[in-house]
Amino acid sequence: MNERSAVPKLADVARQAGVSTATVSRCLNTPEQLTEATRKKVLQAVQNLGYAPNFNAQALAAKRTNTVGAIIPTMENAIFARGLQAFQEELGLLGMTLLVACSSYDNELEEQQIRALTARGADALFVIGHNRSPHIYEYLEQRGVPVLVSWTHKKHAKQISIGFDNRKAIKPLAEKIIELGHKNIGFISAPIAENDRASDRVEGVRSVMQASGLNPDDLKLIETPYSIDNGQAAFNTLMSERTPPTVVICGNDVFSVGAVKAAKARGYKVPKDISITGFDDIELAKVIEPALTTVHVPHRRMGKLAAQMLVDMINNRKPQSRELDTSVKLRDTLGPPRPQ
Amino acid sequence: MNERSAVPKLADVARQAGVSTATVSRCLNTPEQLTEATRKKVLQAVQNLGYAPNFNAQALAAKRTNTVGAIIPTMENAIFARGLQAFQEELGLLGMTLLVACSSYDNELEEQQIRALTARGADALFVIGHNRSPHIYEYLEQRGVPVLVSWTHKKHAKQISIGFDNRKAIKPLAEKIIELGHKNIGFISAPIAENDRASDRVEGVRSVMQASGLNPDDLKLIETPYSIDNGQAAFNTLMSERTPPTVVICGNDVFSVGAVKAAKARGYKVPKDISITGFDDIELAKVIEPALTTVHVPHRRMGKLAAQMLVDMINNRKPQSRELDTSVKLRDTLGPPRPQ
DNA sequence: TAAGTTTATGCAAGCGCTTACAACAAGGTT
DNA sequence: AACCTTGTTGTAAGCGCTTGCATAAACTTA
Repeated sequence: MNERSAVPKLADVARQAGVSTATVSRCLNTPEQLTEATRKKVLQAVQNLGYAPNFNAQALAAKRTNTVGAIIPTMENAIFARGLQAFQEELGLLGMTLLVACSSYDNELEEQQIRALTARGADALFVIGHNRSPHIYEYLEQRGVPVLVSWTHKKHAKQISIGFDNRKAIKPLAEKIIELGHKNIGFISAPIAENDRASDRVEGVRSVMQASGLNPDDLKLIETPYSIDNGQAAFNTLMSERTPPTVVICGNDVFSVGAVKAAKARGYKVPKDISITGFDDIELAKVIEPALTTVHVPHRRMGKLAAQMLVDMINNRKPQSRELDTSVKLRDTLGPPRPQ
Repeated sequence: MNERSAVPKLADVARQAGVSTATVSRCLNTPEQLTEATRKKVLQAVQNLGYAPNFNAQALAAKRTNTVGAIIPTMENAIFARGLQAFQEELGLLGMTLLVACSSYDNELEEQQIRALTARGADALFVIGHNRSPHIYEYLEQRGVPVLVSWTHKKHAKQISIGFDNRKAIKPLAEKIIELGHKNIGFISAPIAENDRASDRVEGVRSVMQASGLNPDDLKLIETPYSIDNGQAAFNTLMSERTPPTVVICGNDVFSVGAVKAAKARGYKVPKDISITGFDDIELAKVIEPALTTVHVPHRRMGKLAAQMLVDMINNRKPQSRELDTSVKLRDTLGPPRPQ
């Protein structure tokens, strides 16, 4: 081991192997260009010195990082984690690495992080939802960084996306609910303003109400940030109204878990006294009691496909946007309304 | 907007502001060194051009990235997510950004990722558990990258750590269990081989058995990877033995959720027919029914303190290792053994 | 065997930034 | 008036790598 404890660099390897730095670089990046003999020499030297290339220097010189950035709203949520894990695994297979940032559902923060990620040289970006100001897309376009929008799919959007149509996804569930005779409907949603997934789900329900002769304005909507506790609180608010709903549709399973908990605490039987539904079908949905009726979303599949599409985009192929199918999982929290 | 759509660089800003690149650099990094007037000029130019520094170039030149790397076993687990979120928030406050990688409980993969993260110039590393081969620590030491070990605390370990003593943490729970009269004990653990948190928890229980006159070898131990389903399966295996345990201690709450589910499926009343305990106190613990008796761990606090310690370490201060307190949460899944 | 073709390697110019050092200006001292 | 501070800005040398181009060596081919 060298006395001067500095970390070995390309030049050190070159010196030890008796070749030029260019050769070492080639040996690491395009080994097929070298003679068997020199390749061996170089590899040997790399081994001896424990050399590892400096990523930043590499990125600077090559203008490519083999890195994609992802920005998700939060890690404290099984759904994003699950999709992202699949995304990462597939990326790994394709020789890319992933950089993750969390925006905490804050559009401004998200913008900062988009800038940070591109400044780091991300070759492409993976984001959740369409909803962000247009100048960000311009910024990315100018810099030549492709973006893939996920978790949602809008046919006529300009950005390439992979996901599902949130509005469409919730409709069969809403239809089933109304078919069962529910007329007084509550909805617990994440804050809608900057979240197209949330607003689409609400609209999906409203459009079904409309189509079924109910007044969509009668939907009892509560918006509250993502958490079990907030789901619980929102449920209690809903049930404290003069004419409480007979079914509470939750914009995601996390709320449902809180709602079910609150229902039990109030001594209601689910679904006899009150029906509750979710969205996402996280692992938890099957664990709680009664098992949650919810909308299943193929998160892992979405993550995997996203990785493939993103790599295509990096290589200047323009993949088609893809819509994934969702399905309603009828389990035990939905029943007919309690007869008055 | 410039015709040549290239992204603006430092030199462009310098030209537009009529100063040298050095001045621009200073304006961005040490603005107090500049005159009010020049600072304004530069800032104006930055604004006009929409300039953002190239991170890789910065890192290369400054040999500092203001980035810390974290390697966690998995994202698909609320616990790590929660601790990490707090870690990240605090880091942000301290002007650092976080790079996360997941090792999937694979030591070899973890090593690769440690190399990748240092190659990217991480100023420091945050890892889970002590258990890794010594040459990694040497590697990091040689490169001058400080490491903080978390989720565990060993008094005499060489590495600085923040966490709790897993062995100690589970003891009061084990004592309580034995005090209630349990003699036939089952334990569902994550694979122990490369996981000191898991093995410490098992040992904690064994030492209490020893001290209470039980034979620690009688502990019915099942090792299985982290998941609700595996918890369920392990529970079933345990209960299919000739003399099934009267209590199943789970190495973490995720297993417990599976175990409780399996117990119900078998028609057992918890805790009347079988007691089940967890570890971690994730949000879920209070949601399932009956509410889980478990060991509470201050994840968020740990994450926050970790960030502060790590920044200290980057600035060449050597913080003390810290041990955090855990507490047993007696809820509803633990009771006396069913009289024979 | 000479000329032409095809590799395999080396040379050296960057990539976009930071920072030691030098240069200069302005104000304070004696 | 000559000298020294102190403070502000510029000059230019890297940081560790990649890659276009030039060169040399090894093969073809007629």
